[in-house]
Amino acid sequence: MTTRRRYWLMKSEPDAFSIDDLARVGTEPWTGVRNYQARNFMRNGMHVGDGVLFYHSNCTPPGIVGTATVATPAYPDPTQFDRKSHYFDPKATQEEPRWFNVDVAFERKLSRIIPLDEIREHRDELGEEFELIRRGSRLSVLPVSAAQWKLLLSLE
DNA sequence: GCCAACGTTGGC
DNA sequence: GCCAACGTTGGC
Repeated sequence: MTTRRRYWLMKSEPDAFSIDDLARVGTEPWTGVRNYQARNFMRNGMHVGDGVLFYHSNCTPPGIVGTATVATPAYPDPTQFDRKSHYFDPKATQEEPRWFNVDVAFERKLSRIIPLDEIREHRDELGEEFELIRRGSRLSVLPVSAAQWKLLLSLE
């Protein structure tokens, strides 16, 4: 049985890790996600080869800046066990890890940023339920439909 | 199980 | 830097 390729959007603050950083390193473990919904998307939804829209948040302007692919299945985020890490979680154990991450591989940098305010102009086509532009939504990992993927990249 | 307090996210 | 929106924690 084959599963159709899925699509995702992943946010990163460029001050911490930008699309240029990903281009440089090639592949990056997407550690540090500490939100259950985002974790569940990575752990339960992602498969190797899925498409990722790389989004810059908390910057001017915020928007989609590149594409990547899911490079590994989800595995326990090692930073949850590291006492020295900012992401250390004292309630996580090796037997029962709380947090998971995938590795993300650089695909390409867009020729221009697709800014959030421009994405909002297409709310009608993207749908009310699109998490990126839902009021108050702060999800850092979210699903994108094939139609949304196509539309968003057509804006480039 | 409720909910106040607190911490975080992320646009502006 | 501000702050609205949201998620989590922990006392009760």
